[in-house]
Formats: sequence, structure tokens, C-alpha cells
Amino acid sequence: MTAHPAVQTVGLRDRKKQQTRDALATAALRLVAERGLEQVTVEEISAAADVSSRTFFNYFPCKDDALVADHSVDSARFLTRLAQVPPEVPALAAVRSALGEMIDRMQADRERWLLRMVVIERNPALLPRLVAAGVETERTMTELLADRVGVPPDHHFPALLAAVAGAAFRSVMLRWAAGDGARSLSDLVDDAFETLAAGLPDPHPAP
Amino acid sequence: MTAHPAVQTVGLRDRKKQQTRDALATAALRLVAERGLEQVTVEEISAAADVSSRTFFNYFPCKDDALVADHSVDSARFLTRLAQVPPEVPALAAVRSALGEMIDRMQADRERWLLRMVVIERNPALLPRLVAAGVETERTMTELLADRVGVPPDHHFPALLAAVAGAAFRSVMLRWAAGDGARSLSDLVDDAFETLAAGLPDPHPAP
DNA sequence: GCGAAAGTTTGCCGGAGCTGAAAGTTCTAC
DNA sequence: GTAGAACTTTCAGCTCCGGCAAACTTTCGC
Repeated sequence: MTAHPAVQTVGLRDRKKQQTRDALATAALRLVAERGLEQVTVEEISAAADVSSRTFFNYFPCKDDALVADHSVDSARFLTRLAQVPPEVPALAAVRSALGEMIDRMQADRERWLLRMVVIERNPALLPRLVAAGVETERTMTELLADRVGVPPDHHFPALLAAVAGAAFRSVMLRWAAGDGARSLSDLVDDAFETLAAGLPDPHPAP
Repeated sequence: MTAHPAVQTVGLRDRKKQQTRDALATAALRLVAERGLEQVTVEEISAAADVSSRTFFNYFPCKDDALVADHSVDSARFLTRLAQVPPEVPALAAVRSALGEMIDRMQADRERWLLRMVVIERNPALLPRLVAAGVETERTMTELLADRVGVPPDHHFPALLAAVAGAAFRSVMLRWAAGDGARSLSDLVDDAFETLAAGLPDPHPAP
């Protein structure tokens, strides 16, 4: 069903690895959603995924990462995209544009991402982990942005924009999950980036 | 020298507690600055502060928090200030203004804060901790801001502004430490908030 | 002052997270 | 089909961290 005959370069070994990784992440997410972060041990997660707990640590450096840092591929693609946006596009808009593909993938994997965000919301200890997952990305993004706008790498603008964009995106993801995915992630991101571009003016209260 | 005769309601017991807390935080900071986060155990920190390691955990829930989350008082004051800013001031400016007092206290405790930020920069695992320390503050800030601009608490604006302001402030603190405190924290914060208010436009590259 | 009450420190102990080494198993490449 | 690479498991061990109850210190009421 999910077999793509065109993509055969991926051997059995790699497929198994992906399966194990997936099984671990899924089990972790399910168990923590049911019982809460503290009530679930690595041992239980590993048992649910049918591997030893040592194997768990071969895939994830810590329990939390199985819940939030299961998507390192995405950030690499995001950075590639960002580098590809034509240089005349202003930096903020370029970031928004580069996020597009990541957003599409997230919406394709909708259920898992919604569950992930709900789990994070209910276990606030995980929120910093979400930041940790993005830290490396933000560092690289800072360099790319410095290059793009033609300022030295220690200028304040690139670091600020990277940090702010990251924060905005996290805020949007939480909002998306809070609304149970009713509005599309893409729309919500547009709202947020428009607000940023407008300089964060006070919204008009409902009349 | 630092004795304020007017403030005598603080008993011996509380002063001792504060001293212990301080000794632990200082020892942690010094040791980690010397050797790096991984090369320092709670046992060593406690020994340096002349208490048992069990006592350490009476003060801080984990090792990292002794390094970054040693200033919960400040955020409470910040929130009080924010609530006091006249309602006609736009939200972004109100946040900047409320930060003023916290910034002053940080500059008064300059050496410690610079060391703290340097330690964080050199041990990136701590960066998420810095976020964790602000998480509760941001949540309350979100509520205050919703109230201030007169929108329902689930509107996207307050959460976005709180997250963005937090990210901007963290970015500035790191920049401040990177420049070894050469420019005043207050100036750097002004730069960042002006850039935010302007909608994060690309800076002019040096001609 | 003095004794009871309240709060703090401590040692002891155990569970959980995480790592290294060595041995065993499964896949790949020739 | 077999040698070797890659992955998993077992095991031993360290640090982190919290519960408990005993000892100690400060505070409070008299």
C-alpha cells in the first residue's frame, strides 16, 4: 500500500530502522497522551515498541525527544528552501515562504502533529524541548539571514528575526492544536506573519 | 553596606535561606563556568556551598535551575509593572516599558548576569531552560495582554506578542553577553523593540 | 528566659534516566 | 554463501532526583 517501487534504493535495514523509530515515537506519544509524562517510563515505551530500553536510547537521547524531536529532516529542508528564496524577497517574507513546505508536510501528518501539540500543551515541561529541537535550526537560520540581508553575522537583526520567527511559529502550532486543527495551519501562520510585518499593532477589539 | 534598617521584618531564618540559595547558585555558576556543565555534579556544587546534596534539591528541582531559574522574583515584578502601565499605551510599548525595572536590576547585578549568559551560551543545553524559566511568565503575560487590548483570551494576538517579546528579550540578553556588556542592556532592548514595532524590515547593509 | 511549634537540614534509600563495553543477531555486499 | 558491517541486547554502573523520618535550628507564646 505504501510501497513505492520507484524508491528501491532504501534497503530493508533502513526501512526497519524507520519502523522502529516510528514505533517508538508513536508508542511514546500514545502512552503519554493517556497517562501523562511522569507516569510513563522509557521501559514501558520500549516494551510497547517491542525493543529493549537500550535500543530506545540508540534512537533518542532522552525520553522527551521521542515526543518532540522526531522530525529533524524537516528543519534541514526548511533551511534549504530558505536559501533558495530569491534574494530580493525581504527576509521576513522569505522565512514565511520557506515554511510553506514544512507546513504542508505537517498537515499531511496531521493527526500525529495535533496529538504531539496536545501532549506538549498538557505537559508544559515539554515546551522547552520544542525550543531545544529548534535551537540548531535557528542558529543556522541566523547565518543564512545575515547573508541574505548583507550584514555581518553578529548584527542584531538576523538573530532577532530567527528567534522571533521561531517563537511565532511555536505559538501558531499551539494555537492550531488548541483549535483542534479547525483552521488550516497555513492560514494561522499567515495571520501571525502579517501581524509581525505590521509591527504587532494592537488588534481592534470586537465592537 | 547593603543593610536597609527599614527592612527588618525579614527574620534570621529567611536571610539564611536566601544565603544558602545564593551560595548554591553562585557555586553552580562558578564551577560550570570553569569546567562545563557535564563536568560538574550536584554533589560538587553542594560541597562548594557547604550543604548536603539533599539540601540542594530542597532549593532547586534540578541542576540546571540553579544556573538559570534563580530569579523568580523578577518576573513577578515585571508582571505587576505591566499591569500598571496606563491602558492607552499600545501593548508592545507597554511590554517594553514594564521591562525597564527588570533591566535595571539586571544591570545592578551585572557581573552575575553576564556570567550566567556566558555559561548558557557555552552550554546550549541550558538555552531551553531559559525558556522554561519564562514559560509561566509568558502565560500570565498573555492573560494580561488579552485584558489590556480587550480581546478574548484565546485570540492569537496576546499569545503571539508574549512569545515574541520573550524571544526578543532572550536574543538581546545573549547579544548583551556576547559583547561583554559593552552596550547597555537597555539600549539593546530599545533597538530590538524598535525593530519589532517597525515590522522587522530588512536593515540597510553597510554601504 | 523557656518550652513548644514550626521550619530546615540531613542521611538513607530506591526508582528512573542515560552511557559504555562486549556479546549476539540480522542484513548487505562481494 | 560467506565475511564483515550494522544493529540490538544484556549487563554493569553512574548521576539525578524525590520520599521519608530523625536531628537540629529558629521563632513564638507565655
